[in-house]
Amino acid sequence: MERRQETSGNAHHQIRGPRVPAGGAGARDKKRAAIIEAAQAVFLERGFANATMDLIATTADVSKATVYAKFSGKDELLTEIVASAAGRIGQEIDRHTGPEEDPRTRLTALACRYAQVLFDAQTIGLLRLVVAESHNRPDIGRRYLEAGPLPAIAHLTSALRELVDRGDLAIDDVDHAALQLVGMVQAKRLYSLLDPSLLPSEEEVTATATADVEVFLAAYGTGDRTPHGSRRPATGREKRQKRQ
Amino acid sequence: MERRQETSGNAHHQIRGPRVPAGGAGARDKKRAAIIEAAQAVFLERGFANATMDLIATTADVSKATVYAKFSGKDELLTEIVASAAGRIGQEIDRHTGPEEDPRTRLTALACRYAQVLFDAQTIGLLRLVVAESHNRPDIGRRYLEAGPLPAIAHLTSALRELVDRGDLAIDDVDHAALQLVGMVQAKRLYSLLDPSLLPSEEEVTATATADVEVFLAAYGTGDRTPHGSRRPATGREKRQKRQ
DNA sequence: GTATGACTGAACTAATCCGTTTAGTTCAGT
DNA sequence: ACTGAACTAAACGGATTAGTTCAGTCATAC
Repeated sequence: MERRQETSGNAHHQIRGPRVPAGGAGARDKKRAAIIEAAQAVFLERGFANATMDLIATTADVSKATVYAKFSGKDELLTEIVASAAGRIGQEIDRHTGPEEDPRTRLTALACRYAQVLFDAQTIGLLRLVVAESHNRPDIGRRYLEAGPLPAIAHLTSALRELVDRGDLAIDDVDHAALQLVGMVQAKRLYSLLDPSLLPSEEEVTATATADVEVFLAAYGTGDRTPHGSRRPATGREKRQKRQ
Repeated sequence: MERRQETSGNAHHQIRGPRVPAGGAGARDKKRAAIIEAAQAVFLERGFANATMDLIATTADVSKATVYAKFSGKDELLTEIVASAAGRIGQEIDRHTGPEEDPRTRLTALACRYAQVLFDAQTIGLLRLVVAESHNRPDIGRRYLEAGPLPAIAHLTSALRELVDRGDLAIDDVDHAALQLVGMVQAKRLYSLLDPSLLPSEEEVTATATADVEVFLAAYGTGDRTPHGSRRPATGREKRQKRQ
């Protein structure tokens, strides 16, 4: 895996054929990265079936022959993109959160991070792409799952287990609990998947995630931190957003 | 070029020209229905882009010309299917549950019904189809949303409100609470969407839904039914299934 | 100063597939 | 038996597109 990523000024559209390789050695990898980037953009914008190799080549500022020199075909391009993008998403989630001592703040931070990533427009777009193709190419769906969602949920599970061991949570089935939390956080993802214009705002996402953590804590929190009398922390802290 | 098959004696069924119409009047609608059914099967099996009109016609035991006599084209076929299938799913959920008095049993019944429908293989297949196309055809996604998920969640919301009015639940934002419950119930749907072989068993689905209701009740249930001392119902009632 | 090898651009092949058309067939009602 | 509407089978037009080929261009290595 020699991913190049290279987000900087990659000669977006140089008007006329100034072959800019210049780098000599790195030129090859640069073209390769440009092709991947272009393919991702085109796939995300038009879907796999409606994406043409000509457009990908044009977008990458590269001849079609070069595309086929570096990739065996459209399929390989797709798998390459799924692997790299899903991995990037997984990494984004995997970044360590500060070792908050308060379980509520820790969980809220975790949930908000998940929510932000899950509702990122690019994440949604990639997911749509993968879902669309996973029927005809089971390996694609599997690969995405194993590079993104599965590690992410595993990460959350281990975080929960840590809190359980510390006595901050009381959970029988940690795996399922993680799934429940993620389920709540991503409940509206289906909407965005079906109609991109319904993608919620950043504030809405974090507000929802925060409220979800409260439900989670009501079920699994040990009473240690919240006053004995009220079953829920009284929610005086914030208004728990009203409209959706 | 394609499909030479009809030369001599294959003729699936109907050995010799008994063009089934017979009914005269109803024949038209019958063919129409057959085409829709065939199109749904083909779309679900191969996806929209990979489905050919020839195959749909063949599957419906109808000539391609007839397909075009009844539908303007592939697109109309798709919208027709999405509308009818999504509506069918919505109805399935909308069926009244018995007026259970115990909120726990009522919620569990509701959640299980939702879970069963949401994890039905056909539901998942249709969803995948719609998600795949919703990018290029926003109307498709919107239409599906309005025929299926949105009414379903509205139904759940009103059920929750009923329980709130009765004093069985304490919920500030009923809309969001409904979303939370559904979110938990359908948490694993993403997996099935990405890899059909991961579709959970019926038992697993109901077990998960039941456990999810417990979390929901821990957060929103009024103490009326559960002892005051413990924040959670002590879980002695049932083992809260171990395996995922 | 030339050999090397990546890259280009453009034409080309071959296949697919939507939607149309045509020529002929079946069937209900009269 | 005749008519007209619906249907069928088959071929076709036209458009798109994946993937190939190749002569020529350029930068660098030697």
